[in-house]
Amino acid sequence: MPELPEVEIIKNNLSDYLIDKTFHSIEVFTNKLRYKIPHNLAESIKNQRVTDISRIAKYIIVDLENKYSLLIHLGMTGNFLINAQKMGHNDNKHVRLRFKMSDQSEIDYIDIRKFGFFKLVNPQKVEIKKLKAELGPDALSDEFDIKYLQESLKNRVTNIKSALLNQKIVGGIGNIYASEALFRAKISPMMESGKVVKNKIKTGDLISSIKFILHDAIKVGGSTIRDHKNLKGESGYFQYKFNVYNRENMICNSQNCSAKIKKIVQTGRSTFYCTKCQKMGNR
DNA sequence: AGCGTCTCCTGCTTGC
DNA sequence: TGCAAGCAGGAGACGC
Repeated sequence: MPELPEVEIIKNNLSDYLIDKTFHSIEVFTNKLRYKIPHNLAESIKNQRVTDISRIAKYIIVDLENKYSLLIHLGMTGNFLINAQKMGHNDNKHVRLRFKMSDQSEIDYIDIRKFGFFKLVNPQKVEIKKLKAELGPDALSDEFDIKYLQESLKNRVTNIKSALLNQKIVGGIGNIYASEALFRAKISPMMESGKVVKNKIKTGDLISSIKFILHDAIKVGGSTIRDHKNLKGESGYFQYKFNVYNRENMICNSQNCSAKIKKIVQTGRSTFYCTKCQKMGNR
């Protein structure tokens, strides 16, 4: 589910809903997600007001008045739902955590595959500093520009699609938007990263395509493949705008192109592209 | 250091 | 219809 656009939407929803509210208690239905739920999670957030919520790549950070923070990653299927029970969503099977606020409202953390995680970050913010140091610049930040990408990819031999998924190179891009951005930039996913960035125009096209696709997806509420919903349980619409993702053997959407979209596997992940529009060579 | 493979977990889809 | 295999939006550990 969640790549940068979906995480951004969830972060914005959480901000609207949670900032200035106060945690009361937590119900833990699963003691282990990707990592064990911190044993002191409940006591650390109890009676704490939420002061800010932010996003780094695909991570969400909830800041508390006592200067502790929650570092949240949604994995593949993580999501939040506000007042699910009151709204009549009675499918409790995949609710892993339930946060109860002092105003009686509730936020459920739902995660079918349990790949998401919650970490408690102390006031020194060690984990967050470490994360920032390890991750590449956010795909939507100004720091992610031609100069940066040329420098970070110039000696890379791995294919450009896999490089875009590497969060140390650029933060926030996942499997869907990597394929979609490469289609928009008319770059073959199989092209060697170093060769792509030799060409400044191509590098610029790639960066602007990534930013365009991500902004466009945020605008329409993200992609709903299986279960991405916003906090009110509403679906996104970007899946209807896919040009290549999940379109194997369908005709390319480009004007004057009648080629079929092809699916291949790169470093264990599926990649979709148009064999005619996305070329290996220089343009 | 960089790269590819495997793994965590559960559910849905596909093919026999 | 039943069942097993294959696949899924992420990232980290491991081996080379």
